[in-house]
Order: sequence, then structure tokens, then C-alpha cells
Amino acid sequence: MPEKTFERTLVTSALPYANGYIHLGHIAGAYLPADIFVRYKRQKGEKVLYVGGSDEHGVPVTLTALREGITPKEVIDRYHTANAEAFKRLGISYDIYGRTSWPLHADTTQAFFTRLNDTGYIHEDEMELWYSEHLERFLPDRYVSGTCPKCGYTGANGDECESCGAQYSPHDLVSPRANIPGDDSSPVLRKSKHWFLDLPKFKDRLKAYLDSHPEWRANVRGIAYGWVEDLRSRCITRDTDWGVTIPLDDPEAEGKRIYVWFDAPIGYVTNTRQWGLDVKGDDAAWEPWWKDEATRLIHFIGKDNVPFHAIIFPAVLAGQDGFVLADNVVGNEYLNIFNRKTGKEEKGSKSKGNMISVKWMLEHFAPDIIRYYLCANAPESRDAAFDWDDLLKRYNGEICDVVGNFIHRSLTMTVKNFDGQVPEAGNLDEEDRALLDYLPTQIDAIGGALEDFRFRLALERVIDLGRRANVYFDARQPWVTRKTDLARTGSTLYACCQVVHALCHVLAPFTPDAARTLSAILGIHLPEGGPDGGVDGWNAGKNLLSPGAPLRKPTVLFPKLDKDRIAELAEAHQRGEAF
RNA sequence: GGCGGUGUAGCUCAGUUGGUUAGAGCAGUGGAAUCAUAAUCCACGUGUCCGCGGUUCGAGUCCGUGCACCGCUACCA
Repeated sequence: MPEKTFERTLVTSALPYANGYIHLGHIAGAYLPADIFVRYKRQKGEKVLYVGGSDEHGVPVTLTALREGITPKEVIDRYHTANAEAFKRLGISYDIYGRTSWPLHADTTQAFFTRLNDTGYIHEDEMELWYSEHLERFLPDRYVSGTCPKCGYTGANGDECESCGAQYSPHDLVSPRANIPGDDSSPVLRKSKHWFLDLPKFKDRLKAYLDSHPEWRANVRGIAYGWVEDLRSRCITRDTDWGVTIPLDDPEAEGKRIYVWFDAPIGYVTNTRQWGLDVKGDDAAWEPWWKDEATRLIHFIGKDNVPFHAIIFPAVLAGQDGFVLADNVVGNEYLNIFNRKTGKEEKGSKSKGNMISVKWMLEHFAPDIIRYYLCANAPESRDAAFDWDDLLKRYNGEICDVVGNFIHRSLTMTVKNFDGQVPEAGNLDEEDRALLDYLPTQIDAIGGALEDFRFRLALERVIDLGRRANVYFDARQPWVTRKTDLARTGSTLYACCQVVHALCHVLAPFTPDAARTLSAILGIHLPEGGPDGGVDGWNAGKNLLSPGAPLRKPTVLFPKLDKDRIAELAEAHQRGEAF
């Protein structure tokens, strides 16, 4: 199969649900990897657009509003604003961060729905659902609890028992109770008409689609293949008043809305449309990003999201007119939390109080620190755990001591001994050349890992570059030759400056603040890139600084973390103050 | 129960299409160095590659099977 060539890359990160604050698990899974990838692509000068936004519909938002005595709109405004701010401060560099509550989104969603309906991919059916006569509203299964018909567990959900794992029809649940704010009445089953997406009709196309992507991660492929073998029609409407209205003339459609999971991924399209209007002033600017075969669409998600991005949304897109399907769905595992008291990893949960919000983290750490640790410890192929000691050890021991210190010792010595300029290369011997030859090789190795979505490995290779450079520095002993052979010292530091220059480029996707500071010290320009592309500022890292180029006095790029301070924060975290 | 992922050194991980004595970092021990953010460098590894069985001249890698952990199981978003 010939390698497909693409002209532009459209990257999405899962839309976080605007019913809570984003936490570190979200970042490590769906946002930071996407941002690193996007920054890398931009730096290469490729055309890349990064789209995200808040997912703002669905019943849980209405229940939060009910609980707090405010409107759903107030709920989503609060979380949308806070999350957009957290992303921005962390340097998650969206080209647009949209909202599914935008009127434009109703238009996109309805167009998708109508097209599927007109082409026979949507059918009606009647369902029996729990209904609270007390609140005069339908209740999703998760908001009805009762006694499990199999094991007698009293905290069972409407259709599933958490205790024994049994699944059953709502009819079988014993003593059902509503489980939402202000209502613990006994719900009754009531019939309601709904609309279903006919997934089985897409089976062959989905199968062929999955077959054409053997390069996807094992976890994503495994989950997707599990689904495609057993596709069922899926209900895409709900009994609620909070969501996109159903574009049908049926009176039964009133009081119902399109299911949040149907409209959320469509938000990627809406937000691309809005980006075109805002940035290009062109209501057709979005189309190439979704309809040109030469567009490479990539979704970054957590593993819980795989069925929606590898099966359901591709089906929805396949049912449209000429939309591209994702070329890759990058699904991460989960970031757990290491509990220092018990010595065990546990799932982050609000009730345990062990979550760490991005907002709290940013109050205590520079974005580069958070980005470094979450990438170095990303849950790419298995669950990982956030651990304070590990954060301290890895950030201090790797990026500070190995990379940061190499940069600092090189630049300090150069500035002091060579009048603030890159020294003359002089007579380079085999050892110098070996180091200089290694640079483009390693830059390619880092870029290759990024192209393969292996962000941990890519970052490790950055650190390896620092390690290799420290070995060189120690072997050449410029602090000794300085007193005996200034030309030799110049050659050594010339080579070291080239390493620093390469590091500046390869650090940029991971730790953009440090890279920016370093580029100013080196007097170089790291191109921003963007949707229109630009010059290749990634491979420019392979170029060499010219002798005589001025250098500014270096500053510490990665200040070390204080052990006692980390211990204090870990304590605060343990007390549940980190969310 | 069904399905999927993961399992390599004390810890975190890398191991391309099967190919010599299975690697790196961290931690530990000893040493060197003093340019640098007390940062660096060198030396030191008897690992049931989770177990069992199979294919093969050859298996960490492929196949089967069992175990452990994690997740999903369609109305959680």
C-alpha cells in the first residue's frame, strides 16, 4: 500500500464535559499529547489546525443546575470559562476552543441528523424508560437505583449492578428509587418514542475502515473490533430539554433533544466552522479541513472514548457527504493517583478527594514542569500513576540535572570565555564530529517518535541527547583546556553550543516556555506555524549556529523543585485540597 | 460471564520483520572531576523476559492455554 500523503492535519482533543473542572488525568490523556503533536507539526511548517471545546449538553448539567438552584447555562458558563482558562495557562494551544451551546452547533448537528435521516440511517422505536412523576421528568438509568435482582445489592443502578456486574432490563430492578437532587420517589416505567442510529448498516464500511488502519494502537483497535462485530442500533435522542432540538416535524420530538454523545463529536465540525468565520471571515473555510481527502484527521482521546471516535462518529461521518474519517484515533489509558499513605495506586475520584485539578496545579507549578512530568509519565500503553516523589525525582533528575544543567554549563562557559559569542569551530577532531553528526540523527529519532504518537519515548530521547552531551563535555574537559589551549576549548564549546541549539528546537513542543526563553538567549527565531503552514523550524534544529553569533547571558531554564515544598503540596493533596 | 489491553532488573521503561552472552535510566556501592542549577562523568547486573505447552535450527518476539492487574460491556459523560 503506497504511503498516503496529506496536505494538512486536523487535530481534535475530546471535548471535556462542562460539568466539572478538568484534572491532570484529562491532560495526560487527551490534551497534552495532542498539544505536543500539534506544536511539533506547526514547527515543521505543516498546515495544522487544532480544535477543541466544551461539551455542554446532557442531563448531568441539568442536575447540577437543579442541585445548585441555578440555570444550566450558568453551570456551563462556569466550567467552560474555567476550563478554557486552565488550558490556556497550561499552553494547550487550540486554534479554537468552542462550545456546543453555540447556535451554530445546533445547525451543524441538525444538518448531520437530517442527512442521516434522509438517507435511511435513522429509525424510530419506542422505549420503556424510568419516569419520575414527582418531577415530571424521565430519568436515565444511572439516576435510578434499587436492589439488584441477582445479588440483592441495594445500590444497584437502573440497568446494571456495580456489585456483581449483572445487567438486566429495567423491569427487573427491585424497589427502584429516583437518585437525583430533590427526588427519591419511586419512578415508574413509561413509554417514549426515540430515534436510533442504524449502526449495523455501517458494518462493512466500518470493518474495512478498521482493516485499513493496522497502525492504530492496540488498545484502540481491540476495543473498536470488539464493537464492530456486534453493532446495534443506538438511541441518539433523550427525554430532556437541555440539548439540540430534533429537526423533525413530529410532535413527539418536542420535549426531546439529541443525545449529547451524538452532538459532542460533531462539535469538532462546528468549532472548525466557527474558526473559519472568526479567523478567515469565510463561511466555507472549514470545508477543506473536513472534506478534502488530503486532510489527515486525528482524534486524541481517553480510552473510555474509543467507541465514539473509532465507531460511532466515523459512522456518522460516513453517512454525510464527502467527510474524511479519522486517520488515527490516539487513545490513552488512565492516569491514576499514587496514594502515599497506602502505597497503592488508585483511580482518581471526587468522592475519594484525591483528584488534582489543573487549576490547583497551575497555582503551584510552572506549565513546563507539569507538561514535563505528565508527558514523561503519560499512560500511553498502560495505566500510569501521578506520584509526588516521582514528579520530584524525574523533573529534577532528568530535565533539570541532565538537560538544563548541560545547557547552563555550556552557555555560561562560552559567554565567560568567548566574549558572549559562539566560538570558532577550529580543528574539529573525530570526537567533535561524532557529536555533531549525532545531532541530526537524534532530532530525526525524536521526530519519528512524535510521528508515531510515542510521546514518552520522544521525550526520553530528548533527555538522552542531554546525557550524550554531558559525556562529551566531561571527556573534553573545557575547564582544563581553557588554561592551556583556548582554541581547543573553543572547538569544544562550539560543539556544545550546537547541542544547545538542537535542544532548543526539540524542547519546544514539550516545554514551550523554556524553549522560548532559550531561543532568546541564542538569538534565534522559533517559527509559530499554524493552519496556513510556514517554514520548517524543526529541521532547522539541524542547522549550525555561526561562529561569532552573539549569545545572551543564560538564565536557569528549569529551576529545581524543592523537596520540602513538594512534601507540603503532597500533604495538601492528601487532605483533598488539590481539587 | 463476554470482550479488549497490559505483564521484561528493587522502581520506571526500551526491545524493529523471530537471530550471538536481553538493554537504558533511576535507586544502591565504589571512584573521578570541580565548568555548571550540589548539577556531571566512570566502574559494578546470577533478570524463571508472568506460568505451562507448541511451532522453529533458533522464541522476550509467533501460536495455544492458564494466571494476575486494568478497562469496556452499548442509558456515565
